[in-house]
Amino acid sequence: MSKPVVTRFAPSPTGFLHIGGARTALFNWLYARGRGGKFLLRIEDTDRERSTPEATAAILQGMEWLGLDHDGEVVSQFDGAARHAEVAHQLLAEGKAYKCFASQDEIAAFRDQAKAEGKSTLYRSPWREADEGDHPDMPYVIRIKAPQSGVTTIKDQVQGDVTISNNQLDDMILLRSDGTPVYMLAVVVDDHDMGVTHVIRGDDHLNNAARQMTIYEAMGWDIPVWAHIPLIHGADGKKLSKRHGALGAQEYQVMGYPAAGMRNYLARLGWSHGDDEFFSDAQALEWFDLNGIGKSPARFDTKKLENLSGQHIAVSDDAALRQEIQAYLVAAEQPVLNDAQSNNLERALYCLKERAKKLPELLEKAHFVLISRPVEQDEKAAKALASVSDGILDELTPQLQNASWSRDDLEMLLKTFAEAHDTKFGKLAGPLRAALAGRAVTPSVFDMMLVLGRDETMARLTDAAG
RNA sequence: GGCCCGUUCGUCUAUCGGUUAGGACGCCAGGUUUUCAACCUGGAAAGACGAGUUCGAUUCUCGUACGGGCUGCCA
Repeated sequence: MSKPVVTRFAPSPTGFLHIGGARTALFNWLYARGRGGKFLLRIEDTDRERSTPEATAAILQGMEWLGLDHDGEVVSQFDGAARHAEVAHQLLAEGKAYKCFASQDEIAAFRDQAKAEGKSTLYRSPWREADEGDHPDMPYVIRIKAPQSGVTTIKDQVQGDVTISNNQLDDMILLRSDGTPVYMLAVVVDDHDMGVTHVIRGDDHLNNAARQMTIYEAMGWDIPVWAHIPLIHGADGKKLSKRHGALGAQEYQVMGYPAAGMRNYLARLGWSHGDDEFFSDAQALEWFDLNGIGKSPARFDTKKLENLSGQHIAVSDDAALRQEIQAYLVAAEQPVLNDAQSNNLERALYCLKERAKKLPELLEKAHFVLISRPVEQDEKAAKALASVSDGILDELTPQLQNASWSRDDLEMLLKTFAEAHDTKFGKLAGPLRAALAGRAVTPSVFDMMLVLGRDETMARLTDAAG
């Protein structure tokens, strides 16, 4: 029996949840949830300068929209500072770490010189082997004693075995001179304390893993399973970042993509399960595995997102879709639908959801059922309406009075009516569409009649003929 | 500079030494059609480059090029 899986998403709250972070969170969520494990959320807020509560809120909101629910409380890394320091001091006491009194200026000067001479900028502290008696009364940082020979191999589930010479490792700082812990220490302690078994994160951390392993080893802790996933690049192939066209997850909600479509697209970006492209959450949960993750960076492709988005809208449950549309309107800062509109919308969803790629598009096509008489014509509709004489609509309306209100019968009736007037239904469709919806882009005329009902249909036609 | 990672159609990807290199999105052509969407048929489109290993390389190894990452008292 293997240990239950525990994964975590650990964003730093320095901005919104961008699309790359969202995918990392998704992968962690899928991996844990797909095997009955736990998915934890930890905010890496040890950088007090750059962390903001607004960013934390934005990240939480983004995750909520994507439906990535986490187990337990949100952990603040900063809150664990005392524990992190405790570990640093334990290492110090065990001789696995040491006090370094080199000043930042001193180190910076060393680096500048090394760089100028084209030499390694790896800083070797002279205090590593210093005698305690020689310690000055000055502020110091605590550095770990990293191994200086041999190699460290990161057994990565995505990248394979990555071996790094230990002489590339520096004695990284554990505790700053003000006594606060540094990220590299904090992640390791937190991941260990939280029982994280699988670390799935961006491959910008791949090299860090080697450094972090020295802490695991010094503490005698089990090393988690590593999975460093490639970053997402922008459409131009450049790294996607907050400064480079990366949008927050929430912006995609505002644009009207359904969360399910977003999850599907993001899951498929950098991960594959054979040729499966369009799948449900249940399938993703069942299929997701580390060995399906690709090693090269992927680019974000809006067209494909739209396609998947449309497919998900099409198969959405009506009631759920109705809810999601309201949530979308809130996110987009638009007025939500009142109960009557929302009810009508749900009744019309059957003929709406297969023709929209995004929620606003669906709403636009739902216009006919959201408005009440008199129907205002937009420019194109007005034109279509003008192309037919009022007489025809006047003539049609009475025939609807006793018509059987089913799709087939209405279709029959209108085709026959068109023929009787020496025209084709196609000629009639435009004006009818305009009369019923006031728009040129709508669901089928028959579906609109069905959804609107006989009375409303006749009233709108009469208005238009009027 | 040093170290690490990556490279299959425009894009996302399949392939785990032997395939006419498959699928999807997008694109082009045609069809259907009641607008939009959808749908049907067909088409163009890829193994970065160079060596090596092998009977045989997209697949394994090395080199080059290009891209990315790390190299902080940031995360």
